[in-house]
Amino acid sequence: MQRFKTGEMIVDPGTQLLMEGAKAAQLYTVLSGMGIRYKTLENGRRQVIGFVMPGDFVGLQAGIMGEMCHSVEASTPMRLCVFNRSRVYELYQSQPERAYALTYLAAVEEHFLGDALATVGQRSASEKIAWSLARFYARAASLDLVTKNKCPLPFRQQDLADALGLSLVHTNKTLAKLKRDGIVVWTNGELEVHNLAELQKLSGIGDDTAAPRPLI
Amino acid sequence: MQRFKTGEMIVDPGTQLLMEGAKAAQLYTVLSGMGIRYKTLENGRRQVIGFVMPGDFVGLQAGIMGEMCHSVEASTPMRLCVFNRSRVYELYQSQPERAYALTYLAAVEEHFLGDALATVGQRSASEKIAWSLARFYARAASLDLVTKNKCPLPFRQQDLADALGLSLVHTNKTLAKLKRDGIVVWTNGELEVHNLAELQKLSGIGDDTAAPRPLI
DNA sequence: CGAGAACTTGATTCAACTCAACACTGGTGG
DNA sequence: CCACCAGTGTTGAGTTGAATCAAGTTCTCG
Repeated sequence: MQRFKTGEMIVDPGTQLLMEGAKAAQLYTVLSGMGIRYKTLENGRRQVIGFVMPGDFVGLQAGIMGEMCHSVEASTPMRLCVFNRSRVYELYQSQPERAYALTYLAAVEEHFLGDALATVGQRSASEKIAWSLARFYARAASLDLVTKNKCPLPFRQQDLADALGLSLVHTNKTLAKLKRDGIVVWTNGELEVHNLAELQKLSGIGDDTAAPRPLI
Repeated sequence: MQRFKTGEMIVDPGTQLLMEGAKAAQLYTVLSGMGIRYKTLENGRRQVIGFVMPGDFVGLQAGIMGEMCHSVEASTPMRLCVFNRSRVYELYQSQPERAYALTYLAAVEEHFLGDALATVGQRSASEKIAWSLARFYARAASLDLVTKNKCPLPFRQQDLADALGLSLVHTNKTLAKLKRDGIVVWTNGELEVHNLAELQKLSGIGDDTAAPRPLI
């Protein structure tokens, strides 16, 4: 694996790691920090596709298809492991298990996107918010980022709104309601879960801990 | 490739090819006919994830992850080429180009899901409908299914509504409006495009013909 | 000819949106 | 040191796009 690594990179919050439509992109594994994947539409609106967490592989689309179809932006400082895109094909020749793991990652991503689509398409605002928080919390837990029912959640309300297809105002009001009801509190980039059972019930998620992903 | 093929299969409309959660699924390539991929939520609602067309590969998730996270149902009679799931890993060992093509397919699927998510999350009802019809029309064109601005569209309005997160009634009314405005007509399982430019403008899609997919 | 599916259409309701302030924070420069 | 500003979060009032409810109409098929 070391042969493919070309270096490490550190970026500040707000940095665009990858740009929609960019051809000559890099591939990264996230070592620390978080970010968001998003698309920008012609009408100027933004759809957040997902949140990027440590261990995630970023830029696979560019590596395989030659072009990104979404952008990735850092929300916190991030440390990244950089790979050489041109070597991806080589990997298929020489390391079938790793190639298989790559496809596995793509399949998991697809699975997750399907869930997101179902949520955005079929659920109400409070269910959407509960779903995304529960989802994030479960992934944070599997990364050992949870202490005493708390985990970091370094995004803006606008990011969550854009992920769920809600307006910022309505997102804010719905979060306020979840807080009033003693379910979750999200302040200063930190999420605190007070009633996990209720949160999961609202979100329609079982308590299946997010399955560990193979690390590339 | 022939070594992986285990046979052909013909199914009637309404048949479930693959079931959400099923472990021991098959893999198929669609030779003819169409179907839909969908998820069912706890609350009973349904999200259509996408439409299955000839040439599509179906069941990759089960092949890679061991379990489907959505179901696939035939909308027309379908003819399928059946593969043996257990051979997938073997393919990674012996045929790197084909393995690469598989990952490519997964990446394309992911791309498409991202687009769908953006549409469902950010666009208005008429934009959503225009988008899905334009999208379908472009894919049909790339499969040579379009003659004189017409192509088959063998789904129910309910399917489209469930794909876009709209109610059946509103979908129907929006389709009626597109017809009144002389843009598209969809009757008897056939789609006729009267004003492609306007349709694409509404949908926010360029006229990029869907890129050909590698065939497995 | 009756029954079930799919499709239409009109009336009414409501969840979520927009608009419009205002509050809090951290950073910058005079 | 303080005034100002830009980014983010909060709250209320009024509006609206899409949902729901409630009938019909085809159409097919046994």
